[in-house]
Amino acid sequence: MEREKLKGFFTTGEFARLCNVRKQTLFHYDEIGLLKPEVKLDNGYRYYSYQQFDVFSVIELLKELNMPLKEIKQFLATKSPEQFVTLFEEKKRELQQKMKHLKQLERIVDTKLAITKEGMATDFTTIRIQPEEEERFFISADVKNTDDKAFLHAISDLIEFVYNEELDIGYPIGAILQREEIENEDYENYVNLYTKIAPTKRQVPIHVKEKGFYVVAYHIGEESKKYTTYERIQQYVRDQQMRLASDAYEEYVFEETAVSELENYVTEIKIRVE
Amino acid sequence: MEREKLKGFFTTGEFARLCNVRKQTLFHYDEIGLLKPEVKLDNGYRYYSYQQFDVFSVIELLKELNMPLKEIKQFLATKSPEQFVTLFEEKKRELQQKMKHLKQLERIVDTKLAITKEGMATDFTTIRIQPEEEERFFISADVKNTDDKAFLHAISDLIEFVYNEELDIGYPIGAILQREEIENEDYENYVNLYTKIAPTKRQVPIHVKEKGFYVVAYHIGEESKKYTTYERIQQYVRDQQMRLASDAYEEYVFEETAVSELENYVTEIKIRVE
DNA sequence: GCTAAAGTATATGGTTACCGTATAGTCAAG
DNA sequence: CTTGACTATACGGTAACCATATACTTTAGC
Repeated sequence: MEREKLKGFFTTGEFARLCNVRKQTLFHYDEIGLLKPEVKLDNGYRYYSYQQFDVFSVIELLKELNMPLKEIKQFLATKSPEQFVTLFEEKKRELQQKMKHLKQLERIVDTKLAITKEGMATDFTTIRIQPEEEERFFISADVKNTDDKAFLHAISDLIEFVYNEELDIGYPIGAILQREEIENEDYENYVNLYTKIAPTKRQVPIHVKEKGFYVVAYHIGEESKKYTTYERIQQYVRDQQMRLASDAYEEYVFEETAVSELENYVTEIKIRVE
Repeated sequence: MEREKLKGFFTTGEFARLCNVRKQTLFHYDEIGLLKPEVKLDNGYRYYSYQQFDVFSVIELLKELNMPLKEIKQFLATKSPEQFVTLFEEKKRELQQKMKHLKQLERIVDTKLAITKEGMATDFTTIRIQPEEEERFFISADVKNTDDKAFLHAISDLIEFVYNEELDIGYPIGAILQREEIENEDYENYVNLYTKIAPTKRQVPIHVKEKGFYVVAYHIGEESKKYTTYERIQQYVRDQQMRLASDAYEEYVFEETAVSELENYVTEIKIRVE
């Protein structure tokens, strides 16, 4: 094709700038046969028409809708209006699904931010007493006195349910230890795992954490030495002339592990006092 | 570590199922040091605690927020509450941006669907006359009698503006050919390029396509033979005892190129008649 | 008309976040 | 004590490019 006919064509660089991609990308599309320049001269130079921008933007659209280039090529090569409608209606559903998902992620981010900001004002080394509102926790099956297998199963069920029903709000998984177990000094024999979930119409097992004053302490480091923290709590409560009045709520404080060793997990322990 | 201590740990397979990923992924995270199992036995077996699920879900979250694993690792290794808040507030903005973007994509999909569905009821081989409502087009600079460079520049500006202002609704780029040029038989000398955009408060150059009856024809194939279609239109209009009463609106009908050769572009041509 | 800067081409290797498959060791149930 | 289900490592492959090197073309200024 002679030079004359090149009026009104974009070079690869120009077209790339127009499409907001690198030249490389257009080379790539040419190579895999996804979008070939309308004109290719003997010297190898590529020339694109402005109409090809519309084609490019459809490719971009489908790419953003998570369609692999191979499939886009396949689709463009064999497309019919019917297929087009089928595909785009499917993609529209996916889009709506994705937006819903992003909203959920936003909610999770909000939760994490709120927890962290609260944590920033917190001293993990000292024990304190603070008022708490009533909270409703989504709980696992009863795991008291069960074996490991049942324990893991209960956690799995909890996590799976929250995942399947898309109820995750980014709240950590906590564990409930009954008051009698604290008295028995059996700090591993939880009765339930719990977390907070998004509002749902579904009937779910709920545990109500009562409104009241709570003693709050943090256990840092090895799980096996958790008893030391419980002993400190009990000492502290006695010193305050109070007594433990509820189960213990343990939450793994992810956001605050300033030191990034696995050994330095921080667990928050809360128990209502009277 | 002895077998005894493995109570309450998940194997790689179990943990992978819990996290809805493949074992491979966990191997990978271990390898790059992103998420190491809490316990690794001499036989190489990995064991994860349920608390690690919370870590995993933060990794997943950041991954879904387009953070590379390297950066996630970096972040987890050095994180402080302040950094955490900074990052997550940034990510929240990104999320909102992304949701806005998805809404725009949805709008584009809607446009494409509407155009295609309309096209499905259309016979491209015959010329017809149909009523049309008033339409307001966003137009490029005047390109009449300009050289190629100015023409391409005008298109680029149009596309760039629509891109930068996020006004794209998936409507193709059309071209306006003045009536006198049709009479001059100069079918390439457009006066403006145009497209439809989302509503905006910005002051933009607009061309109003009048309400009225329009002759509609389709040119299939080589651009250079477009004159044949214009001749058919003029013949048809004469046969109907009418005359051309507006500029011509040309739109590239991407969705209908059933045959996928570059040579088989379809262009819709619309002109008002009286 | 000529040179230099800017643009075009191909080729090759690298990247990310895994997936697939092969091979081999390990564990748990009957 | 076997068998099936698991675990491990290792190596190659994938998508959709990006980076870089090298070489050729075009174009703008003098």
